[in-house]
Amino acid sequence: MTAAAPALAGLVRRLESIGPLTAAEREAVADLPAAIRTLPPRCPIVREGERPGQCCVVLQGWLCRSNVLGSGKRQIHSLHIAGDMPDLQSLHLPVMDHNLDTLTPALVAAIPHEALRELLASYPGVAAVLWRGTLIDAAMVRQWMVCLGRRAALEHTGHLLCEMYLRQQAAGLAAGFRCPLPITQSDLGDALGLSTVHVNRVLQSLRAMGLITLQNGTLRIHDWERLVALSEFDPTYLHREDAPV
Amino acid sequence: MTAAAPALAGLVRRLESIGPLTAAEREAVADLPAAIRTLPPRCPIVREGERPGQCCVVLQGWLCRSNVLGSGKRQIHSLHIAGDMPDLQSLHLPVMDHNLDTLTPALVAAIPHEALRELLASYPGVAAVLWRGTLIDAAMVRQWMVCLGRRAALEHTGHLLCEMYLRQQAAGLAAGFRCPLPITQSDLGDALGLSTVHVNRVLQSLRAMGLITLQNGTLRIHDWERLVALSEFDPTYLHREDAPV
DNA sequence: CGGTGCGTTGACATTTATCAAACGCGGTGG
DNA sequence: CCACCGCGTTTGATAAATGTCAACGCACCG
Repeated sequence: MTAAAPALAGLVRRLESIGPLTAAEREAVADLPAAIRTLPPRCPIVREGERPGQCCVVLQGWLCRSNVLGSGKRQIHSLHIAGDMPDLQSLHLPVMDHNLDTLTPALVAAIPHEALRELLASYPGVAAVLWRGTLIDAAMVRQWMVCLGRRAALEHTGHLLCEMYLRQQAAGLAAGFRCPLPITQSDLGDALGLSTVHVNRVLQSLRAMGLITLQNGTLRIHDWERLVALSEFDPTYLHREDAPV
Repeated sequence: MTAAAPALAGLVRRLESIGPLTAAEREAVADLPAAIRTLPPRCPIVREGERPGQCCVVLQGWLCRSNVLGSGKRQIHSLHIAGDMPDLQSLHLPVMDHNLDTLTPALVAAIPHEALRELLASYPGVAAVLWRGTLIDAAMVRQWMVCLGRRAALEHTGHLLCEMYLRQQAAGLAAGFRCPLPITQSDLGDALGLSTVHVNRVLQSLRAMGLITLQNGTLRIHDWERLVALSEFDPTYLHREDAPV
């Protein structure tokens, strides 16, 4: 059940990118009990309405949070990569108001709420960092919302690509304007609030403009400056202390 | 500068609706130093890019958080009523990534960050409640986003009306399926991601269905059940412990 | 070798935006 | 007291963006 030491190294790294930890705090986080699971793609982790007793940490692969409407339409509100804790909110809000699923094959660690609560009680510094983390998460959702409500499909898609590149770069998963984007156009549509067909056309259009290519789950950004300009992408909302790009 | 005792009573009430406070915590919150200001409608409070040194509490009136794009289009991500602390995040994320404005004439209290930090350090229970509050706030934004991305204008608008009624009811500002809705159709459009013209048509359509009327800044919901059904409104995301409605 | 899932394309339908104008109403100054 | 003005609402005509439906190709896999 309890993981070997290096399993939560990615989490420690992520938290330190959000705020400072003391050596004792680092160690306490790394020593959290974590049950590691390998999951297939499109696999439910937690469902709306449930009351989970643990939080999960992404070790590998992509996860998403979403809601599904009666019509079957799905809106993804966030994409999660290694280092993220997508359902940390369940620690304070017992009933899930959305779903958490894998998009790709994934490796996740489950940490019992109880262990987290003990950690937070003993190390208020960790609590502060996690709080800050949930605020950044919320800021990303708000920005996503602005794109959904007020940007055209082209700009919106470009904005998402910029965000996912920068986030992966910060996590050490990308460099050189090249990063994994291992999800289908249909999932992308659920994230962007667009139909699959339209996503396809928008991507082609971005490619025709010489801005990106997207092949075999790899995104290549050929002209970062123009893509940023087109999407009016301003990384402030990621609240990174170091300078992005 | 420092407010008379009852000024922050609404804040205490709101926090207690989010989580339990001890008598000492209640008192400490009520004793926070607060500079009260009266503001006109459409008045900026904090701008994107700024580093505010205080958080504001709404005492009266409506505020909104928004981003404005280069094209001049505005997306409102949340509406705030008495008891809300719309910019609490500035305590942990120094640079604002959005704007905070009044929509109506408003009374707001400004609380210095320093005083809040001292409060949180002395009363971890208050910190926990505020954290939970920011998580609920994030949950509302996510739901708003689902509406924006995947619901048609009619359902979306209905959903917003349901939310604003319930939130005001919880704050003791509404009852009997009647509540203030003191904002223009143009602001409503910026919240819903729709044009003013379309908002107008949607509202007429909701009225024609016998679901609501909206006159002189007052919303009347004539058929709560049907409005909830139409909008697939599920109040889980408000995370109220008492049963709504 | 035949599925199955994903990407692509075309034709067409629908929703929503945009533009322009008129209306109503409360406030204000002559 | 009345005319005018500004703001918000309402209406109609038209345009643009995006969705839906249907079909096809292509690669991977059993």
